[in-house]
Amino acid sequence: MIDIKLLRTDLQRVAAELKRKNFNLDSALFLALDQQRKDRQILTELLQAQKNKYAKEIGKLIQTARAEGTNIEEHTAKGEVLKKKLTASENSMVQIQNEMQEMLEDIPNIPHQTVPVGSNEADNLEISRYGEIPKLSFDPADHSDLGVKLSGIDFERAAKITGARFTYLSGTIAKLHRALSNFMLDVHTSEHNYKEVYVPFIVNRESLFGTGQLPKFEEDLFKLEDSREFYLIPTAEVPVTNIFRGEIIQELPIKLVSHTPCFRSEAGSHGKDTKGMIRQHQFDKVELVQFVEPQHSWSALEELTHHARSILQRLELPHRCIALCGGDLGFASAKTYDLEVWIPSQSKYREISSCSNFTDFQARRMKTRYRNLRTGNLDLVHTVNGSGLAVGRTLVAILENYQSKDGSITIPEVLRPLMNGLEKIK
RNA sequence: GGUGGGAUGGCAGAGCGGUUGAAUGCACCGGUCUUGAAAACCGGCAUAGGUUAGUAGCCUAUCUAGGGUUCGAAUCCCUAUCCCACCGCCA
Repeated sequence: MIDIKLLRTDLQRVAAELKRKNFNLDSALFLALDQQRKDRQILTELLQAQKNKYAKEIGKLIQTARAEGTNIEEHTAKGEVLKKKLTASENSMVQIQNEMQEMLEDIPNIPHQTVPVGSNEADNLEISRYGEIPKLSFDPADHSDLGVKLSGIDFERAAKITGARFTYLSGTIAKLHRALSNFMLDVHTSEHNYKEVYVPFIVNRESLFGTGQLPKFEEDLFKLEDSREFYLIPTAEVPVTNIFRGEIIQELPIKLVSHTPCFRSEAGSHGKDTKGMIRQHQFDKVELVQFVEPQHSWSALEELTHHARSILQRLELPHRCIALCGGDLGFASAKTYDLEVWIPSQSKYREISSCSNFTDFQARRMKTRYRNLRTGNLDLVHTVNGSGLAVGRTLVAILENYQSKDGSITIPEVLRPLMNGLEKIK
């Protein structure tokens, strides 16, 4: 949620900045609603003040009336009339406040000045590249063919067990998958100073509201058949960020890392990436989350992106970093870097991590604050997060980039200690 | 699943129909004292919204959340959520 004060003081500027995100702010509607809100609030508070004053006065009158045994009805009757007027006024105020709240909840975060201008994916800006694209003497096989041949990936069985867009891994490939998440966790905890957390994979509505998935993006989520409105997490960002919902953090920064499965309905992506394990309903991800003071969130984004990249570097996977343009930016993000890894079978870079600064957008929805020692105020924290990395796609990248002509896979050096020294999967 | 007990400011913890936005302690901030520090003492210290030129004053809301009773609710009643204890069941 953006700050409503910003809309009140600088409506035209905010509207212009949101345009860069392809969002049309209905300024006229906002002004009209806010004026109505103001009128109704002033009236309501006036009536409340009257009621409070009257209740105080009448208390004494009633007490003396009772002591003297006289009638108290003339006193209470006036209170009743006041109360009726007040209730009506309160209702109309609450109604308009709810309308404004709904409007506010649907407004995306304001993009940072450094976000490239553009309306879609094509306008994203490449920031840097790393690694040589491997020149193979043969046509690279795709990861699903490789995995199936090695008897380590079986999509048919996954489809039998559940359905499309699920994966069944076995043997060395399953172990490699586990080694990857362990490797990532180890690097981030022991070298980048993140604290490992294990969190629920089912969350409630409030948590999804806090990070911005709800109410706007319900169709992307798997919802449980349960009166408590539970959902499977689409990313660890949701449970991890919400650890501090409604809390006042004593000491910043806080850096957390968590390995979780992620569940996405992939509604609206029919026909996209139907082969292989690029786009699944369930995948593992190691997520980095930072809670920082506002003045540090931009450097935190650079740092966190660097932490995610270091995994790709250690695995020696060719990749690039791009800055998403305004039109491609997520709802809650003020700026996002995507890390894309080279996928030989597609001759393309594909997203493997997304690192964003949400500024105070999520913190405002979550009411996560800290004590600003300079001003003495309670201020909203900033949240920054990113994948470090998507485990399933990392497995894909390794299978494809480390393949040999005979279909065997060389295991990256850094993973061998986690694979009992194994060098090659045949 | 059953039965009890809870949820109050940054934290701990009083209050249990009107004078309580809320005692007290801790923490924090300012001051006195001191060569300096500690201790002691004095003072300050909730959040959000409205009004306003105003971080001044005034007004409103907020004691887990939502309903209700009452002229008046932190305080009484109902519901939900979470926590704690004991019993039953169980990875």
